[in-house]
Amino acid sequence: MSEPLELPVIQSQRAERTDAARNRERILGAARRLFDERGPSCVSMDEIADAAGVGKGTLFRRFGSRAALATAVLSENEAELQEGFIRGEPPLGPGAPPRERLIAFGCARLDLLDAHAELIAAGEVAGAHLDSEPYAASRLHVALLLREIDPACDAEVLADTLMASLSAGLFLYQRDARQAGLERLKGAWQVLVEGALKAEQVQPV
Amino acid sequence: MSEPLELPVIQSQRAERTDAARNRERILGAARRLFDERGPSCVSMDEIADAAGVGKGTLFRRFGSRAALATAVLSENEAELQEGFIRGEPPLGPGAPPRERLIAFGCARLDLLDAHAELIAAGEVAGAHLDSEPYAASRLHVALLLREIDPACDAEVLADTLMASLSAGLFLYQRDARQAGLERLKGAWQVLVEGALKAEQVQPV
DNA sequence: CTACTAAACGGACCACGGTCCAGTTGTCTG
DNA sequence: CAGACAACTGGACCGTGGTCCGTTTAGTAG
Repeated sequence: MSEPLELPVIQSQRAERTDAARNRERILGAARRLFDERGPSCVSMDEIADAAGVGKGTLFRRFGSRAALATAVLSENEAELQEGFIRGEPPLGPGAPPRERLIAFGCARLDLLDAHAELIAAGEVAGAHLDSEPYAASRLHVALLLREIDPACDAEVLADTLMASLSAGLFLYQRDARQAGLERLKGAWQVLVEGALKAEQVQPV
Repeated sequence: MSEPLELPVIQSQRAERTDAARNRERILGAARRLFDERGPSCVSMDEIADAAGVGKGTLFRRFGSRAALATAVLSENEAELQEGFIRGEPPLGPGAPPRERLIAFGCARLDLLDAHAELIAAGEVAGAHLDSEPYAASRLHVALLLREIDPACDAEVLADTLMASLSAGLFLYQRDARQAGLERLKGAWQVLVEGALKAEQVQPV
């Protein structure tokens, strides 16, 4: 029974060691720079580890997977969007009618995709992003707005369903293979949201 | 049972060599069996090649990628769905109003996902499915129905956008992580389609 | 300062998807 | 039947994402 009786309940985790923190910053910096210079699909994890002056094991210990690293690199931009719909000006932020806020949310997300689609797509491998913190925040926001529009609707499922049309994989395809510009995509989102929950329900099939 | 096509279009390519045809069948058979026995994510391409009694090079020469092989294994089921909405009974087939056909299409697709989600997901890696023949057929079908509902709408983009909510990755997540049953998903699809193009348009933002 | 321990480290290692190419084989032509 | 050639073949090979584990080090207690 060499167990110390500290009961460190409050301090859930021990603080990050200083060398660990330093390496985390190095990795994020190197990844951001390389992704930006050559595009995410042309940078391997080995290269990032080398550029950061860190072993591969360290890289994966910190971030777990390539997709998670991409998400972490993007977290700054995601946080900005999040800030916008939580505390920003209407119509994105509080104050506007929920339907307008929902449209504004989609447009903001599409702007983010327009700027960082490849990187966001790198985080969408095998549905990994669906478990990420930024996705959860967006989904919650969308679900709350939907519930505000119609308290009786299945907001949870509808939120995921709507968010699927804002995925980076789809965006890249529509932009590159189908030559659809940002404005058309925003238009489609608007049509979708304008209609959702507006029609009288029919019997389930 | 892929019966020989009666009209060999223009015979643009030399006919498939008999040994090549035999190997193709062997590969498809082995892949179908292994995927079915252990789940697609637990079967490597090496194993499929071995089980088919074929070299790895042959496997990739035939099918190009793991995603394409998964799609090929599914082609029979996809063709069935396709047959259903082209020549089947209403409301899926011709005869019903376009909106009802669209709802029926989504439900049929969700039934297909319910039966083969893992396999379909294996074909959705890196947006590969968006270039596949079955996807193109479905997208065309959806776009035609949308145009029928509203000739002025942006049917192309809306079709891709709507189809995104029927992706296998999303289905698996909603089913496994969110515990959403088939009926709820069908309900969300219905809400989406009921509303689309019904609301009066507002000014683009 | 020394002793101790949990955490962090890094690079060898692994399995996988995918490529390459030298050799083989089916098919067509004369 | 022989000769020629395109198509097919298989397995060695490669780079990648991800894991493992023996070693090092930051932080702490005495």
